[in-house]
This record gives sequence, C-alpha cells and structure tokens, in this order.
Amino acid sequence: MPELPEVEVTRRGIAPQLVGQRIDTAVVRNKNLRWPIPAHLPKTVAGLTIRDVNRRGKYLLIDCGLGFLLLHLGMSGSLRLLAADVAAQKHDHFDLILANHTRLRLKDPRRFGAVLWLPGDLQNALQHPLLAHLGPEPLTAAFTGKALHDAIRGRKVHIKIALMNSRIVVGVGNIYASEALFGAGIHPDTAAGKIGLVRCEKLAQTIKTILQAAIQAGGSSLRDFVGSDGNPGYFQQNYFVYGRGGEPCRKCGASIKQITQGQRSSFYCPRCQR
DNA sequence: AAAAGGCCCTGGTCGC
DNA sequence: TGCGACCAGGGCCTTT
Repeated sequence: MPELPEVEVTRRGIAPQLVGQRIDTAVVRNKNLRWPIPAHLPKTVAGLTIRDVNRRGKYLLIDCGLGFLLLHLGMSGSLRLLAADVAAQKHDHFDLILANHTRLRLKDPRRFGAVLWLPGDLQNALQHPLLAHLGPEPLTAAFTGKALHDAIRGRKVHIKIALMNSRIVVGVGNIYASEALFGAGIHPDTAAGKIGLVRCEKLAQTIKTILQAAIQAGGSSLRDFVGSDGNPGYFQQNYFVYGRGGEPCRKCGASIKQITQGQRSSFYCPRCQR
C-alpha cells in the first residue's frame, strides 16, 4: 500500500524530472477512479509549466502555476516516467504528456486513486475539501506529542483507529499504525483519550522515526507498488508486528496477535504492548 | 460531536 | 481446471 513513505519516495523520484517541464496535454483512458477525472483536465493543463511537486499527507500536488494537479495513489496506484512511445497496459488510466517527449503514467488496478484539478495558488488549493481538514504532517515540527495528546483528548476511539484518522495526523496507514504502537509499547485497543502526555510523546517520536526510516529504505511493503524508475519501490521490511500474526515477537518471543479494528487487521505483541 | 459501519475496486489465494 | 468466497486496504460517506 502506498503509505506516506511510498508517496514521498515517489515524489522525490519524479520531481527532478518534472520540474521545469512544459505540459502538452493529458490522456485519460479511464476516468472512473475514486472520483471522475475532470473532462476539462487535458485542456486545462495544456501549455502549463510544472513549478514544483509537493506532498500533503498522501496527496501529491503538482504545481502547474495556475493550479495544482492532485494525485492520490489509493492503495494500488503507482507513477512512472516513461518515453512517449511506451504502450499503455491494463490499468494505465492516466498520462500527463510532457513537451520533452516523456510522460508521467498512473497505473492503478483498484482505482481507489484520484486525479483532480485544484485551481489557484497553494493557499487556495489547500482549502479544497479533501485537504482543508487534514491534520499535521508527521515529519514536521508541528506534530508533537503535545499536539497528538491534544488531538485525542477525551476520545474513546481505539488509538490504532485514531492514528489512521487523517484529521489527527496524516500519512499513517494500517501498516505503520501497528508498527508505531509496537514501538511505543501501546496496546492498539487502548482508548485514545486515556493515553497520557508522556506516552503520546513516545508515540509521536516513534511515528517520526518509523516513517523516516521507511522513506530512507525507499518505501515499504506491498507487491504492486512500483517506483518512478520502474523498479519495485519497496523491499520487504522486517516488520515487528505487521503481518506477523502467530509468529514470535522479535523482542520478547511472545506470539503476535491479530485482531480486527475498524474492519482492518491490527497486529500487536500482548507482552510488549499494554 | 463522536463513533461505527459501508462502500468503492481488482488481483491474489484458498477450498472444493 | 474452473469457480466462488474471501481478503487486502485509503478514506470519504452515511448511519447511529
């Protein structure tokens, strides 16, 4: 699954090749992603020059001067830069055609991703409904234990669920939520509001460390993520708990437990996490 | 307001 | 070999 690290790795991969390039047009082969790709998009982007490639949470924002091309990879999306003559394959739903005879191609088998146009400057774009209510970026100074503590004050929701709530903090998906809670020694079904400031500090720090490490590693898991250079953008990480139900804890040897929270799998060590 | 559940979608896996 | 059931999961939406 593209989680924040994969999106950031993708951003870093494509940005140097995109910035400064002029857009010829765009090709929409299948507009039926999470939301329809706007019909006006090919004409809207034609002739614009890419200024920058930004990221907000798991959204990529390609700065085209007059507006932003918003891309989301959903859970199976990947972006690649290709020569103009590379034939589209199944699930290659969208191409951004550059004047230098290359194209940015979105492949997304499950079509949970998105391609939208956000007009105006960055201030404007960030007011879009999809972005306006997002919580802090975990890798910035804005995300602190105190900020996390404040955000979950009084909440009875399980902390695992809370970590995956983008209004509380962006970019923490199912894998890293489990991993971070293991790192912080917190049981995933702890009521979020019951976690004290000290443990929140530890949790926030753990999230930063884990995400940063995953970015360094070049992304993380999942079989259908492909990096911008066409090579697998991940390598099998040695997760502490994720996907390891029934296997021994790497720290204490206890059997890793798997439970369902919010219709999603959570993994934890019953001895290390309280 | 918060919490819980539904839903979108395809590919891989498993049991029969 | 074929086929149906089931699972994975981001995140918005609806219901409670």
